[in-house]
Amino acid sequence: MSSNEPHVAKIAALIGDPARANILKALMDGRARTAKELAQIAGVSPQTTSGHLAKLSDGGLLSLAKQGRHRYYHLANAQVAAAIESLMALAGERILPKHHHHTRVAGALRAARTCYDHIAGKLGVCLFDQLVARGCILPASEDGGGEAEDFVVTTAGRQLFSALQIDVDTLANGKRRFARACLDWSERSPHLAGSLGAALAERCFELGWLERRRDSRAVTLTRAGQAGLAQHFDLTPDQIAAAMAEVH
Amino acid sequence: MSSNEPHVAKIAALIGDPARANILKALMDGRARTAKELAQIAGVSPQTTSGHLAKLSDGGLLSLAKQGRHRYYHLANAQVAAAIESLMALAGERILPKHHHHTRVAGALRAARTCYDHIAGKLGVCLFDQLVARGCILPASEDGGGEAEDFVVTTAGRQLFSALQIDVDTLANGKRRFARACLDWSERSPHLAGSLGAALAERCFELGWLERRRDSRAVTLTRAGQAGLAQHFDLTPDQIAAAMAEVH
DNA sequence: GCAACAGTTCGGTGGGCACCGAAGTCTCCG
DNA sequence: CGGAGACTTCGGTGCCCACCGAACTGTTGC
Repeated sequence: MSSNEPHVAKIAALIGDPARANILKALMDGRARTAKELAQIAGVSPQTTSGHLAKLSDGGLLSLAKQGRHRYYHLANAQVAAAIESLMALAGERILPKHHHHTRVAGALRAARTCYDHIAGKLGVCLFDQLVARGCILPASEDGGGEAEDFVVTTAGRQLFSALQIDVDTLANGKRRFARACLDWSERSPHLAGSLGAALAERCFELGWLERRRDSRAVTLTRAGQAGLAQHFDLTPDQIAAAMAEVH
Repeated sequence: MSSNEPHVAKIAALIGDPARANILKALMDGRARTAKELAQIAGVSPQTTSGHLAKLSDGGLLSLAKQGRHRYYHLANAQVAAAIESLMALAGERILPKHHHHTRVAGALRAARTCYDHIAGKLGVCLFDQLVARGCILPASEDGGGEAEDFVVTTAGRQLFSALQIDVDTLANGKRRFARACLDWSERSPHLAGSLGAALAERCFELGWLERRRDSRAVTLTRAGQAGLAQHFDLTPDQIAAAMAEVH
C-alpha cells in the first residue's frame, strides 16, 4: 500500500500556504533570491521565512546555494515550475503576473546593478569575463574547492587599473579581501567583488559612467560610460551594448 | 494588488489534505463516484467526506451530478487532472498506480453491471440507445429541464417487452416510477431504470442471459444472452459484442 | 578585536481546520 | 404514509502549524 501514503498531499500542502506560495511564484522566473528578499515578498518576518524555506528545501521544491553570508534559493528543477504553473493556470492567474508591471525594472536590474558596492548584472559579468580573457586577473591557486574564489592581478591588469587611477597595490595590502569572484545568480556567472571590485565601481560613479537609480539597485550605463569602459577594457561600445541587451 | 491574493495557495491547500488528495487521485480516471465510495477511499467518515467534497466543489476542482439519492462527483475539467498529474509526477508517484491491479474488474464493470436492480454499463447504454432508436420508448414531454427524464412506451415497445413476457401495463400502473433515464457515469450516457428497467434485468437473469459475479456489481453476458438480446432488440450479436468491447 | 548584517533556531501563543457523533433533509420504494 | 438509505449540517474537541520575539551562528568589513 505504498500508494496510500499521501505524498501528493505533502507536496500540495507545501504550496498551500500563502507565504510559501508567494515565495514560489516569485521564483518562477528561474532566478535565485536571498532569504531576506523572499521574506519581503512573502510578507512575513525573516524567522518565519527561514522556516518556510527549510520546509520547501526539505520537500525538494527549492535548492540552496550558499555564498558568504547570503543564501540564494531557487526552484529545484523544471518539474517544480511545471507543477506550479499548472496550479496557477487552474487558479486563473496569469503566468508571471507581475512581469509586465516590473519588466523595465527587472530588465534594468538584470542588465546592470550594484551588488553591495561592486558591479553586477550582465555588465558586471561582461567586465569580469573580459578581465579574465585578457589575462588581467588570474585565479589564485586555491584548487577549485573553495566557495568564492580569490584572484590576483597580473601586470596587464595593473596597467588597466592604473589607467583608471585605481591603485592596485594599496588595495591588495588592505585588510579587506582584495579580489574575488561573486557568483551572479541572475546570470549564473561570476563578477568581480572585493575591494578591487568596489574601487572599480566607485571610480565609474565618480567619472559619471554609471548613475544610480532611485529605489533600486539597478544602475544606468551612460553614453560616456559605454565609451570609457569600451576603451579601457578593449571592447567596442557595440559589444557592451550587446552584452547588456535582454535576450529574453 | 490583485496578484497578491493567494489564489494558488487556496487551490494547493485544497489538494494538500491527505483525505482530499486521495479523493482526487481516485477520480483521476475520469469516472464519477458517490460520496460513500469516496469516503471509503479517503479513509474518513461520511460526514467528514461530505465537508471535503463541498470544499473541493466550491474550489472548482470537482463537479457534482445529482441523481436520485446519489451524488456523483467527478473532476471538474482536464486542467484539474493536469495539475494533479504534475503534482503526482513531482511526488514521484506512478500516474494511476492502481490501474493494472484493477483493470480486469474495472473493464468488466464498465462493460456490463447492475445499477441497483437494472442493467448499466456499456450493455445497458447499448440497449437503451436501441430502444430509443427503434422508437420503442419516447421521452415524456417534460421539456428537458428535469433531472432524470421519464419515458413512455410506444406500441412498438409494448410488442418488444411482451415478447420478453414483461407486462408493461402492470408496471406502468404500479406505484414505483415506471421508466426513467439513469445517467451512466462510466459511459456518460443514459440507461433504462425504473420498474421497467428492473423487470428487464430480472427477466435476463431468469433466462440465463446474464449471470452475476461474486463481490462485484459486474455481470456476465452469456452466449444465450448475446443471441437472445440480439434477436429481441433487432441487433446482430456482433453489434452487442462491439458495444461491450473495451475501447480503452 | 568589534560592529553590522544575513540567516537560523528556540519557545510560546493563537487561530484555523480535520475529525466524529448526533440530528436533520431528501429520495426511493412498497 | 413509513422505513431505509444516501448525504448533509451542526456542535464540540483536539491537534497541527504559521507567526513573532529573543537569542544564537557565521560572514563581512574596518
